[in-house]
Amino acid sequence: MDRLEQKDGRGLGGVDLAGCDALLIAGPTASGKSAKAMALAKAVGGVVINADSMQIYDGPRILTARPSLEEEAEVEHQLYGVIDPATAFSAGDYVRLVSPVLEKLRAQKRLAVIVGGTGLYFNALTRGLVDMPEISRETVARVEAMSASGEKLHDWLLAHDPEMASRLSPADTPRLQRAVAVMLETGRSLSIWQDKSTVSVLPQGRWQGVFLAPDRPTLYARIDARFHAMIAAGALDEARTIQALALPANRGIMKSHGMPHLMAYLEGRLSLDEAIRLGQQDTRNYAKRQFTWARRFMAEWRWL
RNA sequence: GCCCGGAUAGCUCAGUUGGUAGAGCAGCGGAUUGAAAAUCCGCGUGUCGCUGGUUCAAAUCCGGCUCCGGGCA
Repeated sequence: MDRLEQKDGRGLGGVDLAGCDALLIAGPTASGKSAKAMALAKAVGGVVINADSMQIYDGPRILTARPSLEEEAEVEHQLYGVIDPATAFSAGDYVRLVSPVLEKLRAQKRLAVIVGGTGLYFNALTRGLVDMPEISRETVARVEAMSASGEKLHDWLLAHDPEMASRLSPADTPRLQRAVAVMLETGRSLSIWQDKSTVSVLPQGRWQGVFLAPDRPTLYARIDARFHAMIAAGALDEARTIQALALPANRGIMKSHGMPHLMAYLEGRLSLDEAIRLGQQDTRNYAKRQFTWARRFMAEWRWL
């Protein structure tokens, strides 16, 4: 199955890496990306770089399907477990974090094998993110207060930023909050910022992308089995640890698959079976969305 | 064997006084520019268990049968 691992003179299997600084490996959750990335990096003396919004946290290893300690030691891994779970983290932060790492590898002429499931992070790398100021803590707090007080953010946008109001569904809370925050912070509509051109982190032609696409039934079965394995491996202890931190519900790690349900189980609000079922369900729904993302944004990648 | 409930979409169930059916979940498709493992949008023909009957018209009323619960023997 592993055309990628069959080396030939010019590259790896069907993927020609000549002139490339980076190989991007994406795919739905539980498609075997991490193992493939590691094998490849090992074969060519490259470095595995994380492109996963959950594995970036210094938090639950099992529940986020992060490579094991042994694996991370066997081949150089970067950007795994580097963020405190209590810290808010964004795609912009990811770009700021990954850029110097990629620059250094390029200078060393080592291949960056960037692997993960977060489509937005890949887009940030290959298409770029808008260059715009960060939103201050005060503004974030202000928007959260508006939400908490029951103010309809969509109505607020209708009055102050009709363009974004027209682009967003009144139910799309995270994006509404972002749009309001940008307006408050910069005095300009997010739509104006977003219409500006972006500069990608990875120059065109200097990278190759691979998308692993198992068939749906196989993948779903693997997801279900893996969740059970996670429980057996101690995922509940990890959930307990995160629970003890009493983080706000919108912190990234709080939304890792299974986390809310496992916590509900720990609080006696769900049976373990039910928590597992829901955790599997969330993961399957996510895998489906990853396919949709890939069809749209990774259509030109090599699908395996 | 008798009595009472059930039997409607893959699953859980709604269906008022008869006018051939609709929610949630699943599944599928789409969106996606600093929470992204998040968030949002769209898609519902299915022998209404089977079979007779009443009626212009039956998921709905009546009879019989089958299966599944529960109860009594």
